[in-house]
Amino acid sequence: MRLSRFYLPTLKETPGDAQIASHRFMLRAGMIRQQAAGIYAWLPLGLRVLRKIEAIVREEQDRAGAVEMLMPTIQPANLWQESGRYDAYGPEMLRIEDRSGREMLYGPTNEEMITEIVRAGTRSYKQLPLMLYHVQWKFRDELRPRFGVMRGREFLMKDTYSFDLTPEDARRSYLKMFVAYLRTFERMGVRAVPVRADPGPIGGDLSHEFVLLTENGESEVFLHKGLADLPAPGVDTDFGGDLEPLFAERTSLYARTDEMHDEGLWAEVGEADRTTLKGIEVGHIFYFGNKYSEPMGAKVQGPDGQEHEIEMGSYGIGVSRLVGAIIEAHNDEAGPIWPVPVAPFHCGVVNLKAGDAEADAACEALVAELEGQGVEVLYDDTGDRAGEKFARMDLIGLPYAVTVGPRGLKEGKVEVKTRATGEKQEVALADAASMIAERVRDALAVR
RNA sequence: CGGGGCGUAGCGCAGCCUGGUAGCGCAUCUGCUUUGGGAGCAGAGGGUCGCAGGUUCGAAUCCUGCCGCCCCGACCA
Repeated sequence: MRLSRFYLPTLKETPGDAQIASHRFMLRAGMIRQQAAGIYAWLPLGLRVLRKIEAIVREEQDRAGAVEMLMPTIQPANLWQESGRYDAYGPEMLRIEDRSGREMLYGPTNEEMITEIVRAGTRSYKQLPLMLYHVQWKFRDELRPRFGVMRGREFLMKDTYSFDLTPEDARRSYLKMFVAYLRTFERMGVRAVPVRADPGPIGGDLSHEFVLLTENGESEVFLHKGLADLPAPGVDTDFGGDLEPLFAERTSLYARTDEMHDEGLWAEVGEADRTTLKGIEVGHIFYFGNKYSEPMGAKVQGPDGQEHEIEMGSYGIGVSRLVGAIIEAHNDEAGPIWPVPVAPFHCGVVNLKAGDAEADAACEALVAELEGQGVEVLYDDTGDRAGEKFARMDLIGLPYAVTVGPRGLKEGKVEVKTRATGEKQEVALADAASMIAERVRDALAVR
């Protein structure tokens, strides 16, 4: 992509509204533009990150056996009246009327609708287990939106719903999602630890929040140090096999947010193993049994010939929130530092003398070679000044940037900068593309 | 929803107290000079001063109402 044809309205100064790093950088780097409190337009650069995150989420959902579908943003109120939540849900739910006066709402979540859909198409236990998911925009009319996309009113969320015959089967579905979540966040270059969450009226141990540990998260996390260092389960994990040992390994050590914190249990953790950090919730999974299937009459016939209410669970990932959360985890004074798998482009190519025949030719050949090797390139072919180009590259945070200028070209060299470390190396023009392509491929490899 | 604050050019701000018809920096456009970390000089364009009433000869400025946005708290993917 040539920068001269892209739309990248960067800002030199920080808009007054933005307080935290991710919000500031997303506005300054031309990723988003606010349209109302907690409602943002996604500009081309921001959208590319959003799509990368979505893609990883989808791959890992599919790997775990979930099947993608898509439900609408607007829902009829009667579904919610069936479950009883139409009155229970407060003013956070955006209620609207269509032209004929029918009550509708902009969905804050989709349990009712998915229950209706599965109820309509499922008769036998032989159709279970079933996991369905979609990635869709939601709206919650928060009293106080803040932190940019991390707590918007409109947000993109992946939500999965599981359907099983028995609580035991539902637990297996839950564990699949648990493992899928560990892998999903790890692949984005961040580590989210599962912490015990309030299981609600069902009780038990089947409710976890996945918390991304950062310096200035929204909630406090009390954690056994061992948890933060555990790598995600590998790609060879058998989702059809026994996931209990894996689950036990991740949940036996103490991990709670402030609201679930238990001083007594915390005291039992060895002093040396305790750590308290800030975290951002990026995922939440829970099992809720027949909470919706019962009032909505979603049943299947079991092997015993009887009708059974379907056992359900739901599993969310805050996709748009993750864009901000990842920046919170990876940034410096100059801007975000994107992990390769979620970077809007893998590599920037900076032409220091756009319009010069030699520089243009060298850049174009380099870009073609990089793209030929699967590297996504943002080619800065503008006539802007060098300093501006460098600052902009740092601000948008691409993992690699190649600087091509007349000075280096005299010796057939270019400069490759690694954003994360700030390291700059002189490389032969002929070698640059394959060197970067190799690093990018390595970073994208699914393990 | 309690407490605080802010709406003036695309962005960051001054002007308001003490009314006299709008200004600075950045960005944008033109020209010249520059050119390896957000350049210099000269010139130019761009604003119903959030909206609506009111007071006044005259309102960005004073008064009233409304709207929007931000921060702290409570609440939440």
